[in-house]
Amino acid sequence: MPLPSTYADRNCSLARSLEVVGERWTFLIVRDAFYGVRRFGDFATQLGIPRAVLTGRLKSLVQEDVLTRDDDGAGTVEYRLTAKGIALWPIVHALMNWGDTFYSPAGVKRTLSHDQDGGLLDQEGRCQECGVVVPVPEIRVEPGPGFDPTDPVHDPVSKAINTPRRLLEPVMTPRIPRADES
Amino acid sequence: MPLPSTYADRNCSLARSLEVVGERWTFLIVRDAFYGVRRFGDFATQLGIPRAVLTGRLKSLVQEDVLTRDDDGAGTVEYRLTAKGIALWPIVHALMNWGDTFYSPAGVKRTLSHDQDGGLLDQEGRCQECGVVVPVPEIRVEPGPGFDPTDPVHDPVSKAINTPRRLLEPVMTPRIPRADES
DNA sequence: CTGACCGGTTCAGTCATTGAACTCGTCCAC
DNA sequence: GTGGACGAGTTCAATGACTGAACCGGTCAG
Repeated sequence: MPLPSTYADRNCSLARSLEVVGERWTFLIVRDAFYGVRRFGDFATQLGIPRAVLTGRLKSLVQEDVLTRDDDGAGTVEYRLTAKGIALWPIVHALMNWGDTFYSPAGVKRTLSHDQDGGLLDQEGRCQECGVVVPVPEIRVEPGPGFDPTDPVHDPVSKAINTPRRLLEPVMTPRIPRADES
Repeated sequence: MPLPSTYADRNCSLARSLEVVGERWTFLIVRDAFYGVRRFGDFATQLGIPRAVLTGRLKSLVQEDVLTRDDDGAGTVEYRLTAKGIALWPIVHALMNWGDTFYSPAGVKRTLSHDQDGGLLDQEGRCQECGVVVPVPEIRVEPGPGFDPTDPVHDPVSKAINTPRRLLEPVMTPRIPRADES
């Protein structure tokens, strides 16, 4: 139940990966985490995912050490990516590329660039200015030419993640200021 | 029904990709296609997927132009990757890398190399000998140090794809020789 | 004390998945 | 041309997962 019933393919790393992140919704949760979403309610409203399902997914992601769960004891909880979770970035990036290539005639929906020098990222995640594989916290996201602004976006969380920002930077949270942010 | 109920996220290429390839089993089917599996029965036995589900998945993959369906009129059918399907390779590669990194203490389960010069592929799919991003048909797969040979593999299809080979090379098929193979 | 906010649970209805058995057409050997 | 083997699906009952909406309990500000 925590993981999907096994794919029974001991010798395939792909199957092993899918057991952890291959369920419906899971990748969307991880994507939101890259975009700086950290709170239960923010995931729920931004994704429109049933809360019961979200509970289950977050639980198994924490159990698999993809996310950590910080409970401040005052009723607020923060989920954030671990190193293992951040290592999922190439997969997320590749999925976004494929979607942009084949389903975004008007151009990419979000551009990724190197925050340090503004260079655009190529398909392999390399900065076209300085040639480096850009570390996740240095990646800047902003709406690209294929972005559809007529999309009726009501919730403040969606607004926040559609604003130019660096990955992993937390979306503004009314409460819980926390000192340990970069 | 053909696609999973929409993620209702018009502005995310990742969501769009997942609507096509994000369902349970779909990535495993695509992986097998890269390994040269082409026939309905071979997918079914190799993956242990219920045949009814396989039917549905193949149908939507064909509909989305990820696979083509060749019916020779003599009762044999071949599914094979289109260019759009082959473009999924970076995703498949990234998923395998992540699985190998975090769930394969004994080493990678399958090594990927450049068939031309034997150079190993790095995380970005580049040949470490000649520095080129290796095109899919030139990629050679073979069991790596993390491969578990004690795995009871009975069916000939699994045996075939665990033998050193190039991607997309069809697994031996008793019938349907076809002339247009490389 | 009260009302707003937050994380999370409960529950009935619906939908997808499973696994096993079955259909139907082609081919091959006799 | 008939029987058997094979291949690609279909059918169906049982089970499991997902959905959506309502609900619960704790914390905090006024």
